[in-house]
Amino acid sequence: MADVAREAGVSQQTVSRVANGLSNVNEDTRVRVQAAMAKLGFRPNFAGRSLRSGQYNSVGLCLYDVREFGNLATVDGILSAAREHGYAITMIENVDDNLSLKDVSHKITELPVDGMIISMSLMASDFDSFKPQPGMGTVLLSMYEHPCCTTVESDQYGCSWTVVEYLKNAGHRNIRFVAGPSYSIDSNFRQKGWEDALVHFGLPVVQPLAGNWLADSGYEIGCKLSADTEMTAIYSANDQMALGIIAALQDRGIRVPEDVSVVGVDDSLEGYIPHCNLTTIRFDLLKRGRTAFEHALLGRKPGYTPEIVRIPGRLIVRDTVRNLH
Amino acid sequence: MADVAREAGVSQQTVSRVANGLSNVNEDTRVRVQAAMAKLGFRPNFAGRSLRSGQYNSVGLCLYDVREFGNLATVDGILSAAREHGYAITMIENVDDNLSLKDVSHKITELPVDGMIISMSLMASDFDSFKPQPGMGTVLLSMYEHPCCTTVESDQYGCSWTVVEYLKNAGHRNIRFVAGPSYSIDSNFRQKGWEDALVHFGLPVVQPLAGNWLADSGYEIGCKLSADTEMTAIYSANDQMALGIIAALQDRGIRVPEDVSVVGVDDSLEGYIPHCNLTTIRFDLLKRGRTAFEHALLGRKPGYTPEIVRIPGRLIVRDTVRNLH
DNA sequence: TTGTAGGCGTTATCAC
DNA sequence: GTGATAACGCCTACAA
Repeated sequence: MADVAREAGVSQQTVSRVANGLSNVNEDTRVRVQAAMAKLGFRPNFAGRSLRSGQYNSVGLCLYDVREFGNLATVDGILSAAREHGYAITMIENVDDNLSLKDVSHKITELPVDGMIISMSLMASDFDSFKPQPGMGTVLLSMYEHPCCTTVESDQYGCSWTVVEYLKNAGHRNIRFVAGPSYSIDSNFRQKGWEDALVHFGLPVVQPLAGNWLADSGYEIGCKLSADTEMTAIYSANDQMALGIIAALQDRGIRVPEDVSVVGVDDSLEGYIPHCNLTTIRFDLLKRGRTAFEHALLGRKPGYTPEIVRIPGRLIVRDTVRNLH
Repeated sequence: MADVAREAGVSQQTVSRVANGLSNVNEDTRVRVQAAMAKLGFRPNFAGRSLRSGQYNSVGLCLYDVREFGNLATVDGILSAAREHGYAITMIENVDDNLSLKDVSHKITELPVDGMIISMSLMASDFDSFKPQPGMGTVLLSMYEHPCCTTVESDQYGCSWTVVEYLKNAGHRNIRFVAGPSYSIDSNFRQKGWEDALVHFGLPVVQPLAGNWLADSGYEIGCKLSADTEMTAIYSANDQMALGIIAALQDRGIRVPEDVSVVGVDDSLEGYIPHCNLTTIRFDLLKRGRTAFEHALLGRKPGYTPEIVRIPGRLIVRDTVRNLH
């Protein structure tokens, strides 16, 4: 900036005014300064600006696993909300299973950020006792509620109620659940929702089998389930396993949905397989990201009180459920 | 930092030494300072540090579309390389189709970054004339070569040679190609590679049909292709369309691979469908990201000369190709 | 309209 | 081993 000032024969302050588009600059001077800027390839220095303003215009993001379903679209939502606010996203990887929320939060605090969004797929050891950095809007992507931080998550519990109620209304009474891995928080909440809904509607609860999210594990479970002559519907904790289950049933001569209905979660197969006809739950993951970002910004303000945001899923009705009435 | 100094009864300089773990500090003093730090919740200020050092320890990233296949795993690779170097990633969204490389590069330069990685899915209008910011390692994720910037990309051209040569060796002569959308650079390079390889091996070239990457468009194309009695193999520009093609052929009584062999690209179906048996090309997308990051760092150094990095794909042999010999 | 002074938080350098 | 000083680039406040 000093160089530009010298080149244009003005003070640094005038250069600063031009750089920020302030109005109180003579038109001739402005042109001269802009010429000097262009000539020297001037770009305002981020550190100087931030040091002065105390702001970074960026929000930190730490995801436990970028590849996990849902995180991708969430990043998309965060980025788009950030762009609208003139913000960037500063991202770091968390590979350490044992890292506490405090550690992660400290790491992010050392980056140029005004707030942070943290997703920890496993339960952090210090989840409940964690205190966010003062003045830092801190948002957790989590189904667990937190005393001091806003938590945002797709409603992994409510989606099961939606499914069970839909199946019950279609006349189903024996509704099996196929779970994901036992360490998965999402799977656990989906299972709890299924169980609670069954109990609420007075339907029988049978201990669920668990897979590993992948289609092949769904196939294996489908083979086992095919022996069950009571069930009329299967609710799978994700779409991939649902696909495997359907294949296994069909290989055994059990028709879907004529003999058994199947419902998945995520709506992750569209475009991947031809004539995708799986009834499933779709979450608004863009909104998940956008909401998290908005709260990370709001959270800086003094009067802010943390919220619990659960973004509902929508049932996408396709052809894998039969109405028994 | 001044507060910590006062609390511990030492100078700021000593606090700085402790914060940076320098050795020339008395053990007693160190303990006292650390206690003060903990008490006041001291975190070093990013802006101050950067202003001093002229470094940010972050690399800028601008992807045209995070959701595009390959970008996700690439982000993963970039993040993991970044973490190993103690770097963060500063990300912005680019939604503007008409944005020039210069515009994007300027935007990123205003962020706290020491280098940048840019992916523009469409051809930038100023691609060839673009000059990177001096002192900024600038890496383009692109199949097009650039005079001044390192370009990194999965080898979208070579993968087709691999496929064609493999099919030729299995005795196939009539090998159709199914393209993606015409604006897709990846699809164009895959097609060019297929064509060049066919010509090289003296095999007949038939004008390819184009889909939209999705499985259903593959199904439609499969229906049309099923009329072709000459072909013994189909090479699809991605796996989803390949799946649609296979479904269409089978619906018409054409067996895969007994009657027609099918090969895809991306290896994107594993886990998504049960008993995935599609022969395909797998790219090392983590490496794509890691390499891009490494070069963005190296590119800052004065002696650095830009490189053209093409990361080869690997043929994943499964069951959808028949050996005609 | 333009210029000057000062300070944001950090650390390199030199003096003690 | 520790402290004082200055400087990184920018912008607010004030003076001219």
